[in-house]
Amino acid sequence: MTSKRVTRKDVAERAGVTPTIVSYVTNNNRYVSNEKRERVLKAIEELGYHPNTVALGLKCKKSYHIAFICDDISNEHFAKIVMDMEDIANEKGYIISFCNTRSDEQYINTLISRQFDGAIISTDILEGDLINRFSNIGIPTILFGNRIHENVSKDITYVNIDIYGGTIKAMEHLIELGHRNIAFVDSSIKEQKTIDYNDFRVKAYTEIHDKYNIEINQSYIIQANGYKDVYEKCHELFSSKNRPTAILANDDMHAYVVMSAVKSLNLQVPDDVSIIGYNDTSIAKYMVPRLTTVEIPRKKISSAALEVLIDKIEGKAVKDIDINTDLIIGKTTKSIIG
Amino acid sequence: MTSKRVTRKDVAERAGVTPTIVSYVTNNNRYVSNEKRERVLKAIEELGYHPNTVALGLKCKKSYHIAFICDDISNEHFAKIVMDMEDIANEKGYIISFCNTRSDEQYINTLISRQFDGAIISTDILEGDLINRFSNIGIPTILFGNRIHENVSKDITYVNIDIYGGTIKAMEHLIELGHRNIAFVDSSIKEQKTIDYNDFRVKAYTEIHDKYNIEINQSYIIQANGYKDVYEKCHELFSSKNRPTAILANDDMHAYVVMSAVKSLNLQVPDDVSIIGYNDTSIAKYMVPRLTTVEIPRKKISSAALEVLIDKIEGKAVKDIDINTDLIIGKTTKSIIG
DNA sequence: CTGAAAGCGCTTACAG
DNA sequence: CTGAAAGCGCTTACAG
Repeated sequence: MTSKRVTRKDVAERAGVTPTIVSYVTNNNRYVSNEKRERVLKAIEELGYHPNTVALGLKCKKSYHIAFICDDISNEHFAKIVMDMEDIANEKGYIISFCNTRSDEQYINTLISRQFDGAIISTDILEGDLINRFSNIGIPTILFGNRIHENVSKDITYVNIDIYGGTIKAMEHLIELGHRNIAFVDSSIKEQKTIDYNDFRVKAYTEIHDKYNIEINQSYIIQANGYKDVYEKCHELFSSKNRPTAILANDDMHAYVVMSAVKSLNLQVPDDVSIIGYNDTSIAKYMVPRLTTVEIPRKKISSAALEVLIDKIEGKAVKDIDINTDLIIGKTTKSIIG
Repeated sequence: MTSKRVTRKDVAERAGVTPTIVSYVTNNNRYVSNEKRERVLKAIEELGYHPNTVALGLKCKKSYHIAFICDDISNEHFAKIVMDMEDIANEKGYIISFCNTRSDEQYINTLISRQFDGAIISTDILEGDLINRFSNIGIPTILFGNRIHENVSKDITYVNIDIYGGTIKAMEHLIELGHRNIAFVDSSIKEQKTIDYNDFRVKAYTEIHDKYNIEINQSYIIQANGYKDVYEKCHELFSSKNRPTAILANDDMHAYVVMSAVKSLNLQVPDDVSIIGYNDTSIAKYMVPRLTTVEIPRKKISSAALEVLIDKIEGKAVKDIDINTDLIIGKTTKSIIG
């Protein structure tokens, strides 16, 4: 255990130059005689010198450190977004800290203290005023996700995923197949008693009902908290005689849980029930039958979010970005006409 | 956009005290007259002061920043470990940076430059000498995962997950059910041409074959790279007349992919093929039929890893930890006797 | 009880 | 071409 890290000064002594010269060499931004440069490089090698990024951060007021704040990454789609982001960040010399969302003033304060160069937020549970805390203090902030956030500062840049459009496509698909009794899974880690009309999926779901003059059956809207809850509520819903013929799940994994509940009642997918998921993750691809799902272009999201953020950090003008989604038609949706 | 962050000095001026007093108040570690304290607190509130953690880091040589380095979090088990760790870290005042493993000297150097207080590594692809780079320089390091790492420094503390024991249980279970033709999925992001005997699963697999005097059919060992590859190779394997009666997958999601391949051949699980996964993630719980799987106690891993790491950072003596695993017997394994 | 001062490890404008 | 010096925002031993 080395008790003391080797610093620029140690390198300078070893190489017989001033500390300034060492900086010039490591930063490679000033002329240094070849002979001195060699000596410095050699000393760095021998000593195992690693420039202190924290000191640099303090001096230059730049941490090359980004916060990624989100509610839940325990699904493949989100976890891969984290990995993608880290990849892009790394290429650009940034590091990403992963932060579980906490609706807690104190927590936001500790984050601000960390001197992040920027923040990427994807949340259903953080209120606008807490989100604004970052941008209010001058931290470039990107917001992405599948809902409308209220009272969000103009300083915040959106990377919008067109979940709304994707849901419209999904609903139109079901309507075309003759479905009129369409259930909807709204599973969230936040406690909610009422329908969240700020959720783009809900918005599209209700609009399509309006468009085709279908009355929404409130019992078809499953408000749940996690897989178990979804399973149980689906089990109940599909047990009733007045059961829906189709259902829109939260994401692929939820669709899978729905299918599990449906199967447990000896109903068939898609013969008895059509199911649609979101994200086109591996689970959708390998589901038997193959899941119909709203594809969210993951790579585009992560690169857009990160690139816009870094542009913003570098003071460039940036615009909100919209990312399209598509419906991948699999084998879990079927016509009930005729 | 505030151009300048408010510093301790700003607070001091506003409150009409010296900067030192401000520190005493924020750190609450020295006597300060009530009157001054009030003024400082008021100024902090009014100005929106956030102590600069980077400056503290430089001064105190403590970053409260931990690196978590791993190969792949795109499965629920691992993603949740990341979330769990972040939770525990947060409680203790630390922040976690998520780092994709890169076998690249340069990359490790940039990490070291970041002044992490500690590192948690879980990798199949990083070589011992690269892992050692952290501990060699005095950064407390924890290693966990499912393989034996060669040439790892004595300074590194292991949080061992007993994948070996879990695999033994899984294999014994299959043997009891009469299976002798047991396939094995070894899917990894690393390119491998040969069997990795440093993998605890491989070790248990081969040992059980030895114990029961079963010759290993090399064609039963599927070395693959990702889900698609596993699917295709399983499809091929189970198409052959000499197909195995049981298979041990990498994890639950791989088990799911295997099942998908099996179903595509109109074979039944568990009647024609028994399948075992690892982790007992949601996909296992909601699989129809319910997946038999090796349960890895996720919460224990994350809390053990983090607690041991923080103890180590604080200079306490720590020991390697072993974490037991269990076999959860579901409905995807069935006796073929009689 | 309070505060001036040193110092953490760097960068860089400025003067030679 | 090189280097002394100021300064980033903090903590804390030390002297009053």
